[in-house]
Amino acid sequence: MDDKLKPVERSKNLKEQAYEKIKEAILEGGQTVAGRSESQLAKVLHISRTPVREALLLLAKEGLVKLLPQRGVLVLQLTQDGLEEVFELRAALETLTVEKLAKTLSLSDLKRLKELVSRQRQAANLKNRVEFLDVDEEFHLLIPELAGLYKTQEIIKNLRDQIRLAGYRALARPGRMREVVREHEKIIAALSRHDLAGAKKALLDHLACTEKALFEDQREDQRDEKTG
Amino acid sequence: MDDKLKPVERSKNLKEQAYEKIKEAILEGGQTVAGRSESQLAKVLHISRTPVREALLLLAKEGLVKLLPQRGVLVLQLTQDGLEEVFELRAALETLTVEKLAKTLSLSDLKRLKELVSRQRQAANLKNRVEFLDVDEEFHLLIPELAGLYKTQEIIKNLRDQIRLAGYRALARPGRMREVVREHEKIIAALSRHDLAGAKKALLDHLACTEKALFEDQREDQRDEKTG
DNA sequence: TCTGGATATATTGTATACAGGATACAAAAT
DNA sequence: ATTTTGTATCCTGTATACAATATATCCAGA
Repeated sequence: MDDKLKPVERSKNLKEQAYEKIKEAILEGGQTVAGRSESQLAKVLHISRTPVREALLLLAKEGLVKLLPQRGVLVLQLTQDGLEEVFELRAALETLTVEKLAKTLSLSDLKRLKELVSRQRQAANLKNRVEFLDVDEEFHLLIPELAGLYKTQEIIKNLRDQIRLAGYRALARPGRMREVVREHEKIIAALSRHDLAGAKKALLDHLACTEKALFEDQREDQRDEKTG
Repeated sequence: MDDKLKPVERSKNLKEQAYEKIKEAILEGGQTVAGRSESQLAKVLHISRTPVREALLLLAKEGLVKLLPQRGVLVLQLTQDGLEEVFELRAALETLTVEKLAKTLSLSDLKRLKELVSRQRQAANLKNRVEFLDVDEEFHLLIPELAGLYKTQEIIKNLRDQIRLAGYRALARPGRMREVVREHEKIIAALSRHDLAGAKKALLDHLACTEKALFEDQREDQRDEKTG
């Protein structure tokens, strides 16, 4: 058994807890934080303004919200241009990471990647979008990690946060989850062949499909609003 | 005459001022902030801890410092690996920006870029490293701006901050400033021809030279320390 | 001299206080 | 009815207070 003595669960400080709670709310659409003042958020969280303020400051730095004096928190939603830029950035950065990893991939690396895809396939079968997206995140962040590109990983994480909600919605499109699994498998196949060009192509295809799914989903949404 | 009533100068708040001052100090080596506590910094800046704390929080998020409880501010300096990753990232991101700009470059864009290079040549002639580096920053940030890639610009700015001091030192190498001017001219030439591949190549050459200059400078520095 | 522990000191995380300024709304004036 | 003014309220930026904890200091005893 695992009876190693672990450090006591040092409960995270209030600033970090506030950060996590608020971020969670934002990634789920942000209705609960939009327009709220610091004191209102503090009241809801049962803490003082100070840690709330610090959490908001970081979230603003990440580009998830804007703090409008006297007017509360503005939850940013990307414009069309912003969305496109995020995908261009992901393409540039994730290309970097798969190419680098393709050079050095070990068998244990491969195993970890395959394991994630397998978990993802299960989630797809169960139509469990939440689990699916979690594993998707793990997959896209494991690649830079295995490549030793930690700063890159941070940036990718932030970019994904900025499009997370839209991505989650797009996953509801019929067959999309299974498609993603297949696309990830192609990336892994190329990686395991140490095929730089193939890995790059598989990745770019995957991102292009993701972006397309996302845009089509949004178009349909807009039509629904008018029609409905 | 222009006697319209203009909005009053709304001076920046203390948090922003603290942020700028502390960042400045860090980019110049950080001796004055390293190991200081929040209250010490507050005392030096003649303000209270609160704005100092918030400034430090942002600087930590940018990766310029780490906040060690009870131990003060740790000014981060990049490891060899970190430096290499920054250059890989810059290569990936700045490639994105020059390629995009090469497609759309207007005459007025071109004029602005040329103007910067000309200012930079002057600074090189006067051996004014501070001015040179300022204009260099403007040049590398103008490209994403003209390309409409604002998020990318932010990231590039942050990456440059992380290597600013080393870059400044490397500029002292004989002939390096003139070299940079020539490299920038090549980028501009390719851009004005709408030559994507050429612009990419010129950029990557430039970054490779910059990285090399930086490494060689550091190596010499180490030797000097032993010898001296 | 070294060790352990008691006490003092400093630092951080968090709460609270407070002032200047912005917003909202109602009363007053046109 | 619309605009102006006055007032109450709220919000943010900043300072300060306070408790918990980590570090440093010092001293007694081996």
